[in-house]
Amino acid sequence: MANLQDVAREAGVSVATVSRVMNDAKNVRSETRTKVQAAVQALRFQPNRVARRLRTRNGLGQLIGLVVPDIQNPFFVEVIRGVEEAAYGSGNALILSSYQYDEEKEKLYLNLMRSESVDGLIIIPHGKKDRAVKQLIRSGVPTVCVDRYVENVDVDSVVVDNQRGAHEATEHLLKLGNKRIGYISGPTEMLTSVERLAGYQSALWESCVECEDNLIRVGDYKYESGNRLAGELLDLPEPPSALFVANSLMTLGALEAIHRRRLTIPTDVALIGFDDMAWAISLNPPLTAVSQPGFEIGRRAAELLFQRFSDPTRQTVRVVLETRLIVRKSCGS
Amino acid sequence: MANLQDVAREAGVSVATVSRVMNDAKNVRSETRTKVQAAVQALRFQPNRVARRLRTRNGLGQLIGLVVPDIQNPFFVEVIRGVEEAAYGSGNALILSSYQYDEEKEKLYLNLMRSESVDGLIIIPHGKKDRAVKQLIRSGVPTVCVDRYVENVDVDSVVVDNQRGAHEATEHLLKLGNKRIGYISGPTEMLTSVERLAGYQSALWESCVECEDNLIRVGDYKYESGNRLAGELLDLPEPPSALFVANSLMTLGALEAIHRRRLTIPTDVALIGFDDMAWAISLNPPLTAVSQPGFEIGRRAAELLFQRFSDPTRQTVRVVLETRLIVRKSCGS
DNA sequence: ATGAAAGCGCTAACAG
DNA sequence: CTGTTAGCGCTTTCAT
Repeated sequence: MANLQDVAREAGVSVATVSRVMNDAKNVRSETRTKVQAAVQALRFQPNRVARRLRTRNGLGQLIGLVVPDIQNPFFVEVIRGVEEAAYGSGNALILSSYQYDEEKEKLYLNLMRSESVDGLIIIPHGKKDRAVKQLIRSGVPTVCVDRYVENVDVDSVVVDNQRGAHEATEHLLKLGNKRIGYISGPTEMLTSVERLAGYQSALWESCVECEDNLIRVGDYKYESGNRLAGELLDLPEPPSALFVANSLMTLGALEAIHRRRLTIPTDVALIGFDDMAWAISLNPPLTAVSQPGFEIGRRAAELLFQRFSDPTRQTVRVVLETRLIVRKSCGS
Repeated sequence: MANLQDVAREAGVSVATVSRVMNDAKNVRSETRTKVQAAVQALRFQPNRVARRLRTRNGLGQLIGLVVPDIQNPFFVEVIRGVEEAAYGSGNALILSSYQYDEEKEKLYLNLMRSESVDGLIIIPHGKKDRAVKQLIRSGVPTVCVDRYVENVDVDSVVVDNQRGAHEATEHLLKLGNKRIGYISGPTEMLTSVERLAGYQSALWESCVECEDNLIRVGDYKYESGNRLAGELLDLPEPPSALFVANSLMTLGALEAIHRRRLTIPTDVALIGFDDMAWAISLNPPLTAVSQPGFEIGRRAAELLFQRFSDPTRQTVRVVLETRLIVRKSCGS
């Protein structure tokens, strides 16, 4: 592969000049520029990003890192796409790692990012007291947190109004005449879980409906727990008339539990899920769900990061996006 | 961030020595090694991967690139996970790009990979005559192609026996008494589509069932086409008793078309899909599907790449993995 | 077994 | 406007 020197020789100029046209600095005679561009074409020169990154301190338009908990979760995939599009659009390259909910792996990947000299980092942290993330942020790498906060750290973030989303969903169920609504929560150490649960409870309270502890089950955001806990709820002597499930994977589990019991949605049990997925519309009946703007979240996160590049001292901000209740047929009509 | 020099100073040795212990070369007195390790700990030194990559020619244990067409397709995500796990296990870092079926973007990302000096590349190419991929391979970067071939190029690849998978599925439908099976194919310029169609046809042929052209529709592997084409098939004066759909997204589309017409699966129409997805089991009834070993495909691809690192001259190989028919309830029993 | 020193390809002063 | 040159942090001969 050709390098700067080769191009310089070919064009009959110095490497500095070539570098200048590659980074389109203004102080180059247009004649020289043309000459250089020709040489670049001829040799199919492509600057070596590694060398460039090694040399430059805060080189713009380079590399950003994205670290997510789970690449199999379609919501995160939406976020990834949002970030990717923004990065692509601004000429940044993206390096992506998924730590599959493994904190050890998260730490490793965070270190990797640092040692790859990323200009900035977008992270969906594991927990709210994520040590590795905190340390990284404090070390000064421009960072934005997504979907979850990290406690006691001043950092840009973009999240969703989980409480309001859950509130709205619960309210919807209530309005349709459901008095006893089973809730399947995510793990309580995660902020999103807490917020969603709060939304569920506040909606009940607002409608003066008693919140039965027995109707709330705590899962781990994975399929199996959704399946098992929905089963428990459904097998109660006095089962709830509706189920609200706090994420898509657990909703899938709940669906299986419902079908296995030969229950009909929504007549036997209404169902509403947090996270709207591609398959929701193809279910029978189509699933009513709380949709999170994953793509937009990713886009905004990237934007925030770019802003910080250009103004490292600006106040950190927290962007809160709204969810949207997509009413389909799984709660009756 | 501390660098080699800092560590060297701290440990009272030269940078060369530090470098040696970091790459655990054998020719270091164990005493010196300990001293250095202590310094590394003390300064929390982490080698700068960028500098390392710039310096080393074919540095092992470094960076591999993965380029996929679509990060929203769960099958590709499985492949990604397979690659990731293998990379992680062998201490390689992974840089991932999805070109969203955009050839221009694919080219750009391929260039990016090269300019990041990846040691090797795993690619799910866009088309069988993918220029950019061919050029890259010819340029000598160790590469393995996944899921699809590229014509006229000698390259390691790992694929699936699409024809056999489709054959088996069709056969299953046939055995259950279906004589007229609608088939929704992917775009004919893609090899996987051609192979799957061939499997469908050979199964019919083997059972002496006439292959009606009218029962075969060509989609584009996306939701909308599955939806529309399933509709066309279902609305035929003499509709098929079963539908076989060539990928998961189109299956979702078909599902919606079936439900909208208030048809029951499998009594009114049996359904089988290529690609087994997380949601398949939660459908009502659970979906019978042809499962591709995505994770294994990714793992094998990575393995092939590592092999090539250690033996750049070995013959290229083509690994063909088998699909598995997962019989659930969507075809009757 | 260890150290000195020469780059990898690029950018960014600094000179001119 | 253009060229010269000194590194970025690391690996890797070549000496010792």
